[in-house]
Amino acid sequence: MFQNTINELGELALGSRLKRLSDYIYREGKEFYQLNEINFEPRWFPVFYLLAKGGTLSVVEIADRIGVSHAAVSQTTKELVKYQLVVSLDHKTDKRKRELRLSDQGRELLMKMEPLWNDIAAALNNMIRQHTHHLMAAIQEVENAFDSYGFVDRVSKIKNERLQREVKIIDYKPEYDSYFKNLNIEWLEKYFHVEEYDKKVLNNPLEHIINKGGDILFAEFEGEIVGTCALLKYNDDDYELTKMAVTGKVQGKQVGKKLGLSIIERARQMKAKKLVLESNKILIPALTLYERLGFKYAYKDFSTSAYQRANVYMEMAL
Amino acid sequence: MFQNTINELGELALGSRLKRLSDYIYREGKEFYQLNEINFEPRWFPVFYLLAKGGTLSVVEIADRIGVSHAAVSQTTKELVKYQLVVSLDHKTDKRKRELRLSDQGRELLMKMEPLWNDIAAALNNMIRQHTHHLMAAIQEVENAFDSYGFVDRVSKIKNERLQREVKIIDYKPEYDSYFKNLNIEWLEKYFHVEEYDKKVLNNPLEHIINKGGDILFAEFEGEIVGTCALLKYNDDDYELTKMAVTGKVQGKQVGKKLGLSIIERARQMKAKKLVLESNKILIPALTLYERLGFKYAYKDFSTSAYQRANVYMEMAL
DNA sequence: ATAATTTATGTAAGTACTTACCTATATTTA
DNA sequence: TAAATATAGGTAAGTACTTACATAAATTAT
Repeated sequence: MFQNTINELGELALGSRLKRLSDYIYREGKEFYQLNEINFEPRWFPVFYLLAKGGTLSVVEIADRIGVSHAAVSQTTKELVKYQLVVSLDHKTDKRKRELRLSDQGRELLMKMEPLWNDIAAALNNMIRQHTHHLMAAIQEVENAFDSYGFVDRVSKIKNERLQREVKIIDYKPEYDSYFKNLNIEWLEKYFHVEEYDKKVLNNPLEHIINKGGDILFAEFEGEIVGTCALLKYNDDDYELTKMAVTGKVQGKQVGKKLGLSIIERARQMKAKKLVLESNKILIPALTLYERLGFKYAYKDFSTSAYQRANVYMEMAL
Repeated sequence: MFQNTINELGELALGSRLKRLSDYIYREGKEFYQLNEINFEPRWFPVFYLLAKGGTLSVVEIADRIGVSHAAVSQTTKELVKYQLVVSLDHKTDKRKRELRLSDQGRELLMKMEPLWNDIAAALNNMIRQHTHHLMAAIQEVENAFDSYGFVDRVSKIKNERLQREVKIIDYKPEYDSYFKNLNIEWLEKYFHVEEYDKKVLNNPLEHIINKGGDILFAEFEGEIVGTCALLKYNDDDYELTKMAVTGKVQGKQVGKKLGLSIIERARQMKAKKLVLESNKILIPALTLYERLGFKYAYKDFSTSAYQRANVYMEMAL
């Protein structure tokens, strides 16, 4: 009955599991009453019990005490009155209120049920007590926890913490110019050297890229700019992916991939038809990324290239 | 929200409490999806998750795996198909079956939801882990326990054990004559002595009580006769409560009270109008019981009494 | 090969709650 | 004292399941 893969989902299926267990207990409870020839619905229990112990109560008082909506109590008491287990009298002074209490018939039924309730409580208590994890105590703790700090708040907090840990792609702002320059110089100096054309672009990206109809994106992680990538406009159809740089400090965060996907998306938004790039054979990880992004190797006469280090040419149709 | 008197009911209100917690989680789950602008109902989760992981499944396969009825899965998948998150294809060979799997739209939604699911699982896990009683483990244990030995069986067993421990009132049978005699002689010899009239009645209760329109009841405890009480008929209206005797071996089981209540009930059934008894001032506990049962002290001329030991007379109207 | 049974699925109605909306009073505020 | 607000309670419809019953197709027994 309860042995199946929903259990593997753990906390995720907590709601479904609680419902399944609750439904089971209601069903079996009903069967137990029937077996003992008692005309009583398990759903009546909280209201009936409260009236048995608490004397006279109003609808809202009951609802507050058992932690359900007044509508639920209204419906339950309607049934209890119909089956003559509860009597409902108008409040003496407050005409909105009703005074609910057990009828003589209700008291009679109570006498018959009380020993059975003791049996139910004993059986469940026996079972729960034997286990290493106490269900009643666990429910109490979880209820208390949710009372002080709700489900949505808890999950939202975790989500926001995750987003903090995640790489965000953000738009170009002139104040990021120094990051654009330094991130690119970092890797250029590691593998090659900074060419004159690089210097020109890196020193004034606004003039050489943005104002020419291109764009620049940055990757932010934990409040710091950790990567960048630019889109250089050739003409309305053709753009170059260029100046992609990620600091060596972040590893395994897929920063390059996210920048690449974002810049391609940006190119599409700009109605680009074709995206090209130039690179170098020794930059194996970069070339692998370009392939994954959808770029294909193509031929080019590198004598016309803006970069001396270029010996690989790739393009992709958008 | 969760702080109220339902908690005091303990195991008895377990079903209601599980439902309340389950409802809360569904509501909050729904709110979290909405907050993240995701069109997804918490009730879809188990089916959707299974299809996300398990590829292609039929309605019954899903129902078995998540432990709900096939009807529930049928309804859920209908909705999922309606919202185009799942595609349903006829089985190639078995014309009864449907093959369900995520649609492209479903896969797309899955990508958006997976990180949120991780957040939910992490938040709940965080919360539960901090407590001394682990809710998930407790649920698992209770489910396992119910799987091997159902709720109704457990409670019925406890109930039967209680009934075994309880005093039962049973009707007269001639084979109980020796108990009737010995139980009465036991107490008569302790406080007084056995009178001639006692001997006559105790040696032949069938003739002197039953056949004269009276009755005798016995109390049984753990398979043994531990008490008795008789109803002697004077005339159609008047009866005497007599020969009440309880063995000293049973204490605190309310045997006398149960016998008394039963014999009064029996007298009512026989359309008696008045019940009388004779006793002795030194039998304080007995007199207290008679008062509790509703007998009132009255005057009598004891020179006409059948018993030498009688110096107290009581009666009650029925 | 036919009949009986089992399996796969769907639909309708029931259950134990909810939310949303309504009216009728009572209480507080201006 | 009138207007605004709060409280008490009801009804309708929704939710996430259930059971009961239905049909159609597949499998097993005779």
